Amino acid sequence: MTRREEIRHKALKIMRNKGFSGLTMRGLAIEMGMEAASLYNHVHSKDELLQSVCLEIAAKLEHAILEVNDIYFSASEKLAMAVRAHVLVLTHDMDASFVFLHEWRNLPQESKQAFLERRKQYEYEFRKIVQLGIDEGDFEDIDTKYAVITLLSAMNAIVEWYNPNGQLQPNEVADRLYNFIGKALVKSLESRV
Amino acid sequence: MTRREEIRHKALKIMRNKGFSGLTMRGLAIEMGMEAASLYNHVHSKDELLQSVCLEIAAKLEHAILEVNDIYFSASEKLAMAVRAHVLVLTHDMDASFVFLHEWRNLPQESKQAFLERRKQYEYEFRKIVQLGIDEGDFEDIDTKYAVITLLSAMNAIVEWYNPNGQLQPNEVADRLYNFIGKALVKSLESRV
DNA sequence: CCTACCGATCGGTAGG
DNA sequence: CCTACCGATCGGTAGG
Repeated sequence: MTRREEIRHKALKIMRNKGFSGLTMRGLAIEMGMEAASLYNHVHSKDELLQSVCLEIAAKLEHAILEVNDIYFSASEKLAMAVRAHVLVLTHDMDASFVFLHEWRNLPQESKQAFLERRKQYEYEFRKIVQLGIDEGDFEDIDTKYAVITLLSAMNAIVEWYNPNGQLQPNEVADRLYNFIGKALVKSLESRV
Repeated sequence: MTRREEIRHKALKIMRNKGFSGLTMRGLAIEMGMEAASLYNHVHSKDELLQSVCLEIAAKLEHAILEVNDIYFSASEKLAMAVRAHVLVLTHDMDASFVFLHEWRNLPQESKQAFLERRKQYEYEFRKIVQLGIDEGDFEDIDTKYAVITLLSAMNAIVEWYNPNGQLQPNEVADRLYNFIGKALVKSLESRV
């Protein structure tokens, strides 16, 4: 682990526990065993620490959903794989994911705008899947916007309870979530035309 | 509206937009058209502003779920009414609900501990409903803890998108959400024993 | 409700 | 990586 990675790692732990405003360069320096001023040899600013984390996770999620939407054809297959990809990204680095989901509001103005635009795009990719399922007659005919926000919120909740050191594997979490979410979206047999 | 209520109202708007750390007594004073020092004639401290909001919403939610669990008998009826009550509380004051859901982490240590304990109790009331549904054979046999967190996250997402001034009434939001969540939890006809 | 102010802490820089 | 330090801002108080 490079010095910069060490700093990032400790900064994430602090942000997860105390929020972005609870992260101070002096507090971070103590964790690193150095003076606050010395941090600036590895990091440009406090903002940059948050920014890099948010951008990294966003990029991973975008890459995953685009790939899913490119490879698979049926809506239910796309949905299953999109849920899996989302869960795998979040579970891969719980601290980073937690900060990504909770602290993006503290991004500086311009970055925040860009972030929201990218999130909107990500949601749109999910909406395309849901709309496809509706068009094909496999999914319930619901409002795609609110369905996707609800669906993403349910998925994102894993950063509140998932323990990467526990028995449950990320793949199993994905299966459970798809099972749960799928039932809400996918039409049951007797209701199909 | 009393002066204190005005302050609370403006403080909530600021906290919603800029978070608890983005709320400064000086910024709040400007919104109120007074000096920062004058705020202390109506409010004990910045912490107290956050604390009172979190306690109020928590009390409303607790009261609602206890009533629901007291009155109704079947699990699906309890669940429907619990979802409705939760949605009605959140939609009644969107700013307060938003702050309640996002900024409780900024509560001072002791209050935060107490808050988490109450939230755990609230989740437990929901778990009882889900467990009852499972025992009665109406609900899918799933892990109640994760199901409830997922369910609550899906409901809480309404503070992200619901517009109280729009066409959609709180009752309709509740119906939609129960419809969505119910499908995930309640066994479909063909799978019942 | 205001003037005047305090002690503390913040992110960050200069210079070595 | 450290010493020394700056300007800004914070929550809050005294006294009227």
